[in-house]
Amino acid sequence: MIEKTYEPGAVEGRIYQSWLDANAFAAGAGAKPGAETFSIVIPPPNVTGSLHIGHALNNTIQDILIRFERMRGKDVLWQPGTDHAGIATQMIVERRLMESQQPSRRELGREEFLRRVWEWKAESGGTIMNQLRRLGASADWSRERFTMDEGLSEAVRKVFVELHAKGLIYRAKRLVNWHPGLETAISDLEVENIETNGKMWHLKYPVDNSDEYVVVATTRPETMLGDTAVAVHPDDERYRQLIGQHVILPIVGRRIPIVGDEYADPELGSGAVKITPAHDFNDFEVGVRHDLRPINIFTPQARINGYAPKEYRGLDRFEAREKIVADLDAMGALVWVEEKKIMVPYDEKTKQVVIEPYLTDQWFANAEVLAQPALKSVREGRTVFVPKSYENTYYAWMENIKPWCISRQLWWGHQIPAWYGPRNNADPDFNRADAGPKVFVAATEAEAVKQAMAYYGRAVEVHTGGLQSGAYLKAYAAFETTQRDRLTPQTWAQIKQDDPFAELRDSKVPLHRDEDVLDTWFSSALWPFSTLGWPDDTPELKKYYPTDVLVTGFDIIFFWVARMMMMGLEFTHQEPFHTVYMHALVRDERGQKMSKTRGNVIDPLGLIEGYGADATRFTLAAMAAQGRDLRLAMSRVEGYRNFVTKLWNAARFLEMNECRRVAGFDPKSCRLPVNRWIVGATARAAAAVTRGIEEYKFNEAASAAYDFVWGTFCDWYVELAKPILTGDDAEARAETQATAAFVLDQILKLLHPMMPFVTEELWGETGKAGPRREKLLIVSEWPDLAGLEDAEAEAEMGWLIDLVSGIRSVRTEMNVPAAAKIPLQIIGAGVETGTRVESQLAALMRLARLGSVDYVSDVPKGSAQLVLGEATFVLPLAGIIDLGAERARLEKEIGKLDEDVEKIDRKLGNEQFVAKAPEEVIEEQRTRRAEAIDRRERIAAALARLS
RNA sequence: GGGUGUAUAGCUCAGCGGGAGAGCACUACCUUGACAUGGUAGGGGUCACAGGUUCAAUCCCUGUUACACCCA
Repeated sequence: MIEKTYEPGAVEGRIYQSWLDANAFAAGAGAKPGAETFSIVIPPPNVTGSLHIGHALNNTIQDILIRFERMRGKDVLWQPGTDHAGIATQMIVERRLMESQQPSRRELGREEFLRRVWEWKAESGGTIMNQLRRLGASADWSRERFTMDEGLSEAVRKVFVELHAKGLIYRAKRLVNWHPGLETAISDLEVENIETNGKMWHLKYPVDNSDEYVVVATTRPETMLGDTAVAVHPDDERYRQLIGQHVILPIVGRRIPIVGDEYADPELGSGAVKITPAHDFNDFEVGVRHDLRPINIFTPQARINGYAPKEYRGLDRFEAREKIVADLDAMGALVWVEEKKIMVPYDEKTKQVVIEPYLTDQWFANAEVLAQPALKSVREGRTVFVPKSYENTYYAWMENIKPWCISRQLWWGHQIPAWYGPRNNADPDFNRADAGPKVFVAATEAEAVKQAMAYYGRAVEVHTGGLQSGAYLKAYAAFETTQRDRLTPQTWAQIKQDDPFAELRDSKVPLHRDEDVLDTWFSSALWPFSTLGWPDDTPELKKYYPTDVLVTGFDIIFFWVARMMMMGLEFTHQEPFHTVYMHALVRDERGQKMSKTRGNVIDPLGLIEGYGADATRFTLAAMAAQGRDLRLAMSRVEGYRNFVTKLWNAARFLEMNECRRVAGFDPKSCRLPVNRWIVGATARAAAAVTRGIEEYKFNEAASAAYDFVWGTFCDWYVELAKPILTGDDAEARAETQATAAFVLDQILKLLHPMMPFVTEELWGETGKAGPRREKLLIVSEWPDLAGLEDAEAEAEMGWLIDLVSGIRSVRTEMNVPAAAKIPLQIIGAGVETGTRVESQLAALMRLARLGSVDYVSDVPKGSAQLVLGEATFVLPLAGIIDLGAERARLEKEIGKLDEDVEKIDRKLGNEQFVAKAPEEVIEEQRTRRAEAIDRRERIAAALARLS
């Protein structure tokens, strides 16, 4: 017995377990022998994250595709896993340490801190995967991967080493986006420029040996401590004669040149700009062009460092700004302050910390080279984006791609496989101050040691965890710090003079591993093949790579999609996927981005609890129209919850009426028009749902299923079947019972990808009667019903529906009580109408609530009349109906028909139209005109009969 | 500043070169043996604005306005 109400909370867990027990998610489950493969890799969520509505949408779509293809018999793999999410995870654990008043990260030290992170991962890393299970995700959990798994780490090291060997990864001292809170470099993409009310300070810089001064304008006066020049436009008449002269930097007293550079915009500010190469990206370029040495005035925490005058040292950059402005003002160097909207770079995550351009040694990937094949793939259509417009976004970014800073000054992540040692005296770069230490890049420490031994010609020793001990390390410590940019040319000169390595001759050469880790996206970029076992040539890799579709949000098109393309092509020479389906952002009802601070976050787990996973999934699918953000309205969720209920009750009705599946039932064998019709309609719905999913138009698939199930099956078929099911014709009843059961089976299949739980539950319930079910719904076959359409039955049922709707409409308009059974008289019926009335009599009487049906030749006065086909249907309601209202109703319809005819006549009267429009369009218009005129005549006749 | 997208019923959104659609909300009626999380009927729209292309434009093109997003 199907329970009276469907309770998702009670059913979902049990159904999910039954899938697990049946091993239905395993790669290849339910596949036909030799089947085509279909694989998707999950965009790995942050391991410590929890499910938000974006994940819910993303994974619902993937699960729909996976379940659909699995049912179509393909050999399916949905590869799940999580990402270690370097910065985010490290921050969470640090915050937890702080909140529980434990020692800080630095106090714990690297090893202990990492142990804590792994602990936290073990504790909470399963959360999001479990939440995906609640959603119904049918991923192959036995193959779950984590970006820091040993295998994936091996892939990362191999990629790093090989790209380094090819010169596509290199170390360089560059300005990077520096996060002073986290004390790490971050990528351009993690910076968000936010318009802020700022100020432009106009400062006077006195010209050396002159009474003149130059006014420079800056939004960041504190950086003047690091100024190394003033730039003016070479064509600017006001300043041209000053180029080559010097100014004396106020406060600092440094004598810096005035250079001519086109970067200075004569229109902007005073036309002269201060140049601070160490603290501004544009200034850095100017510095390169004019050979200006950058002067870094900040510590990694963005406090003023030792290169600035004493009284500023240790000040935070914003405190320093105030003090400098005040001091400049006091000495008369502040000309005026302008209020101005300025773009301030914030960290994209918290939008709290101002990002600092900062000069450091970092590892970079040559993205420009890697991007070329990735661009070509999309240009040549080997990978397509859906919607296609995202290809332009991809091109725009890839064509102007910048070097990718891949190192992060964090602890949680893939430690960079590079070992540093002192430069050998024989090294040609030994005397180059900017050469830095000798680097050995290798996949393993043993390999690095081997390389180092070959370089030094003697034994080496690897030191980890910093270099705090050992006498000989004193000297080496200087090298260690080079990667932190603490080494000044002066100290370097001193070190060389001291020849610290002299005392090391008889000892082992110390090697020290790079302390930094790789950008999280470096390992994510390998995800489609690293999860399948690469670099080993595993059977999974052979079988499931390249994957089919990548389902993701457009916000990570640069972070992730582009980089997977680059790495996939570089290392497997294949596109990692042939299609990239980009879904939109989920917003709230008012179109606002969901955010914790706005307090408008819709928790998908809350939706699942409140409405069930199926309603939640169906809502997301129904709203996932391509290329448009989706605003999640709760009323929609509620509506689809009702849809689940509707389906449930329809199944209950069938069960109560003993609509059992019949072994070997052939839908083609149906005799009754109503059954032939519903079978055909099912076939059309199946085709529409199939097409919708195939074309990634999930909203179309959802609405096709919804309309069919509710609008056709429940609203009409079930109602039409009622008189048959309770009637005396045993044969008709049996056929209808079997057909209804068959159609419900198809419905369950069609809805399954979108609503897996309730459909599987009903599949089980309906399996209790009739022939034994061989399989769970999840691995059953997708409907292929082509060829079941029946035009004749469709016409007949269409006619019946029109007639019933027409009568109901008249009843309501004439205020006939709903319970009243009224007589129907038919006038002018031909053979077709006669046959149809006979065939559909029971249904007609029941649905239109008729007491009798007769053929007549005269119409009683005061009747309501309805024109359908060649016949007119009369409701003799003299005394009940309002004649005036009925006249108005008929006149209104005539008016509308007249309008239509007039419109069509205008068209047909247009020579151009007749000459140029396609024949079928003209023919259609003619048919419509004839029909309208015919109908108008009958209604006019009815009107005449009225009184 | 450059780019992309969106403007259709009160709301949330489909759709589309040839007869304006759904859900919700609203109105009226209905506890009709699956379902009131329901049924029946109904009201409601110059398809943002201005041009253009076309026999024909809500749909294609151009511009304007508004909003959203991306990049600098």
